[in-house]
Amino acid sequence: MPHTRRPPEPRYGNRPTMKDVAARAGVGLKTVSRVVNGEPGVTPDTEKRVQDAIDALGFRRNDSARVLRKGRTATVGLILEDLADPFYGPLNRAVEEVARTHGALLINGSSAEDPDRERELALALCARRVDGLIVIPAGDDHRYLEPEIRAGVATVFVDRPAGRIDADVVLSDNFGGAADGVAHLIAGGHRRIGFIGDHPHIHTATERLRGYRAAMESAGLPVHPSWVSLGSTAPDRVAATARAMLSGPEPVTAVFAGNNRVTVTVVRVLAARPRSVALVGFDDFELADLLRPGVTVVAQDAAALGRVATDRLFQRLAGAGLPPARIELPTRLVPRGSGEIPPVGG
Amino acid sequence: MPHTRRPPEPRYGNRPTMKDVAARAGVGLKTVSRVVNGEPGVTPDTEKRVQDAIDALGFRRNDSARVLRKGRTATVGLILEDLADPFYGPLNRAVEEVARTHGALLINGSSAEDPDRERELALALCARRVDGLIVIPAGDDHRYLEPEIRAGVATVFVDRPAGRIDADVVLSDNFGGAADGVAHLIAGGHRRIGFIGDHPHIHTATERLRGYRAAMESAGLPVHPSWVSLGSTAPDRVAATARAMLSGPEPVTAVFAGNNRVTVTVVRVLAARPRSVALVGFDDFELADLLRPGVTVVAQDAAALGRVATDRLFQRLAGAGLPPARIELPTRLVPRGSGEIPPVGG
DNA sequence: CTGAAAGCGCTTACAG
DNA sequence: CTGAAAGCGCTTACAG
Repeated sequence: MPHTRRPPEPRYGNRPTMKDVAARAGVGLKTVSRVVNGEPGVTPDTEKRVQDAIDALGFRRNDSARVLRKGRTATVGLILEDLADPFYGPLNRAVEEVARTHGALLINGSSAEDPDRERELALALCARRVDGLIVIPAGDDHRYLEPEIRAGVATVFVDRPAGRIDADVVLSDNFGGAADGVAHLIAGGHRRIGFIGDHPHIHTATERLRGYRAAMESAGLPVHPSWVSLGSTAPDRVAATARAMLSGPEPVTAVFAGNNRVTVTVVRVLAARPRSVALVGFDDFELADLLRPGVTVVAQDAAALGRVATDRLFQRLAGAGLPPARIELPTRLVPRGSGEIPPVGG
Repeated sequence: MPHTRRPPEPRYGNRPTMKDVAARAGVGLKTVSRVVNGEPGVTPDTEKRVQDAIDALGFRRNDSARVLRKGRTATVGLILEDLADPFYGPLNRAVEEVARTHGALLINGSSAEDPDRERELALALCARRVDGLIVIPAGDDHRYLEPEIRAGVATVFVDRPAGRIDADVVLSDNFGGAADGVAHLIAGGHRRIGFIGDHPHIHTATERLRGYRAAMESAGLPVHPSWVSLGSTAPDRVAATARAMLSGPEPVTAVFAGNNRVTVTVVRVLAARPRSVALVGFDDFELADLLRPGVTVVAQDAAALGRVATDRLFQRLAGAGLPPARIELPTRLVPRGSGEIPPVGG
């Protein structure tokens, strides 16, 4: 027995190709392509022969090959902090829906708030040649994406601006929303209001703090340093911070929570205390209305963030030579009870 | 000026290819490939020349082309009901993490509970030649996937079994979990217990109902027909059903809610009533412990469902010739107050 | 250590 | 109406 070349590993599980279909139907490759893609110019008779061969072989076009030739993958990449975080669910779904109307699929992944992982994931998606990329940034230096953007990857940042590059960003009016929430507490008679937020390197945290300060200032209210705290949103830290603000010589009568993780922890702290303290939180969350009292929040429209960002992405892909823009979406104050508690002992 | 052929549309935004790198570095294509893939057998000097060309041109390997040649896409598809539903968040993330350890990316999409959309999406993913597919089924006929599975797409169903084909499925012990929850109510003294669940064509709904009936029967308790209701989980229907069970000649003293949507609506109904009614819900949800009373639930481990399913998928891809299996994960009863309310007027 | 040729499964740009 | 040839950007299986 002569030594013969080993047959190559079965690829794609030995699926039939257009070549196989062509051979079986006794036609050329291009004719199969025409039938598969519904292009005109094939006699009904030929078409039937091809269709029969397709059915008999169980052929399904390999879009992976198609894409290579076409130059566009009809794929959008989405990088967020954590697929498990309910805040991103509606955003994720909104991105999917818009992509779907453009015939594109969604590849997504979590950065786990790790800038290195974000970078690794983003570049892997670029290597797969996603047509566009939507990024909720974890890092604050996105220069690594500059060559990709220049090479044509339509990129839109969401929730926080890109770091050190000029790129599209869609975000909520964090400053205005926080200012509204704090003004709501002030209108209710509060004068000593605490602010507990996320790490100061996070854009949304500092913007919301800025809104808090602006509202206090325009009401002519002083801000005692002990009333403001940025840092980890770990329950331990937030709970300790909240307790400290509620005791001591200048206890606050109301708390503004900088995001939903903070809000939930503050709710737990307040539930364990006798005295009524007012609370307004940034970000809405499920069942906020079922708690007693219901939790007053400044709500962002997460789905709209995703929708607007993806629309922008496809506008870019359509060839509009758009300059990078900052698109800000309004927030909405939702009074439910906790923010309407009057100051006690104030 | 002579008529020349129009240059082709810029593909992938005119990115440099290995060929460009080879030309610039003055080496062969294969040498570039070696450097890019870190293969041995390149002199440091040659390697540097190639690396310089890569950097100068901003080359990034086109994995889309690589994949075509290699035969595996290193991609897993995940189809669930709704990316926005918080129940699927942890599952989604768990699938991503396991895929990540195998170097695979995640394409996902929502079926929107529409069997046609599920099918369309699944076949689109197969056309992209995902290596494997994880499906939370919306439809109950999956014969359309049979050719794909035979062709080598590793497929695992989650949460509900596939319809009309024999395939791997990973699900929670719906029967046992519901039986535990109902037994817990019975142990607390309840004898008239209602069951409100999802549509009867949904596997989990009927399994949980079966668990309810089994628990009632083994306690020797009769089940009045008006105590059981399967159907839409729309708030209107669920609320009306709950109110009906709580009034009339044989009012229930406890309700077992068949899933988290039902539970939340029942909580709303009970909150508006003076009399205390016990409640146990299937599925845990965020903040269930913050409600007053805390909501007692039968918790599924959604992350474990995703993890086990994805592990199974990669076992298949590794070539283990596994027969289709049904893997059942245990549930856990979490008492928080609502399930420990004693029967009133019983 | 290095590279030319063939091929992955399609589409493109033709010509007949 | 139909199809052969070239090519998308890589990797494979060689040979030198």
